[in-house]
Amino acid sequence: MAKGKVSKDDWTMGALRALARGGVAAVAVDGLARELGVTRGSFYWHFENREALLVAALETWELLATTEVIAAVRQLEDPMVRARALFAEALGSEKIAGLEPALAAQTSHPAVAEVVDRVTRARLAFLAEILTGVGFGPRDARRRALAAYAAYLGWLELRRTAPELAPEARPDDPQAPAALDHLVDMILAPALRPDAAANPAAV
Amino acid sequence: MAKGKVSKDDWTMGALRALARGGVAAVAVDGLARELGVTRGSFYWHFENREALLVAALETWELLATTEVIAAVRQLEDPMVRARALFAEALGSEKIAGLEPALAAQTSHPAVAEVVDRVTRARLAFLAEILTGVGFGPRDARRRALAAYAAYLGWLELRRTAPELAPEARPDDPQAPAALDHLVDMILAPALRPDAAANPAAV
DNA sequence: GCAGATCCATACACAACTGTACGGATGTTC
DNA sequence: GAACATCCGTACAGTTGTGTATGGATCTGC
Repeated sequence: MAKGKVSKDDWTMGALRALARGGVAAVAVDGLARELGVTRGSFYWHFENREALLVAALETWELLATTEVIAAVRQLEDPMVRARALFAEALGSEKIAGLEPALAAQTSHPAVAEVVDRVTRARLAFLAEILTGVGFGPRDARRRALAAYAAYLGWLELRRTAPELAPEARPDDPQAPAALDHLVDMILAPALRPDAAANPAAV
Repeated sequence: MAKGKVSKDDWTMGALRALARGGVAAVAVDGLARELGVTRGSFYWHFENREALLVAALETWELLATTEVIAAVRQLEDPMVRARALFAEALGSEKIAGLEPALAAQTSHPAVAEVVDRVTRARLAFLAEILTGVGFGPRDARRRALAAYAAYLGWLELRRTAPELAPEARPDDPQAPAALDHLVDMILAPALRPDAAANPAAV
């Protein structure tokens, strides 16, 4: 904004911030232009229309928050190291606060619904893959992946709506690392104690 | 809509449906009027303005989804019966699908933020109260209440965005009652096995 | 069968946003 | 330094939504 041009990425990042703040309706060309210090002339040079900006923003989110994370974790060898790395990354600081809950709540828009569905499937499949690697059977891995992902989603929501009520959920809290270890231990419990693996808890 | 008048409640219920669909921005007088088969003349007789409708809808939600539920469960005697009744009610069929995630994602609006904060506090306090009644110490009760509530929020979100991926989460699924029992057992585990209560799992 | 209350339609002013057309400014290349 | 590409401002038309003013329709009590 200082030394000159406004790039296409500036617009998509602004769109993601707007999405987090007020959903699809908040992705307004006028508002973003004011925020970026330019007029709509800039926007219509970079994008076809408002819908194109929304799609570009969703693609960026899918790439940064899912595709690249999975690719990075997949490079690790040990399944247990993978699990801890994934949870640490997922529960780390959000680049844009509140974006995930906002997108999940906007699935009445077809483009959002499509991307959210893809992301959900990819994450659940990868989680189940990790749990399988740790030693769970396919059905248990799937069930635990579901439970863990639901807990993750609720955790994100809770630390946004009531951060002072859930201090352990904040990545800057001194108890955060211990809480993370504890969480991983809970999810992987039967795998850590092979004697109990015969009767892993469902749901 | 058939035999005559459109009541004030019709407007607030329409507002809640709109909130679930598209957030605060979707609470539009024009759109709701079309949906109800009247013109805006009806609206401005019942309400001062758009903001008043939003506030009324939020109050209705707080009452139906939190205040009355807590009051009903509080009338039960046995703490364990209370716990199961609360979870059954919370995970039962939603009156308006997707309303909770939508409101949680719209806390950039002051009125929404205030109500969501009140509801979150009330629910967590009541959950901790129940867990205390079951036998947990204050700190453990609070931690478990947080974890259980986070799981609940994520569960709601997941069954909205990907219902076919989480069949057990749907109240009409044949596995639902068993899954509910299993969930309650997990949350109350140390209370059900007093020998393990000395070292309850945190987070 | 009239008076008042209740409920809603119509019409208007105003604001915000989208999309298009076009022109100006700044840099780049040969 | 001329031609060209890049990037953005300005002006205009069209749409959608809010809020207000006002009158009409229907019911209710007496």
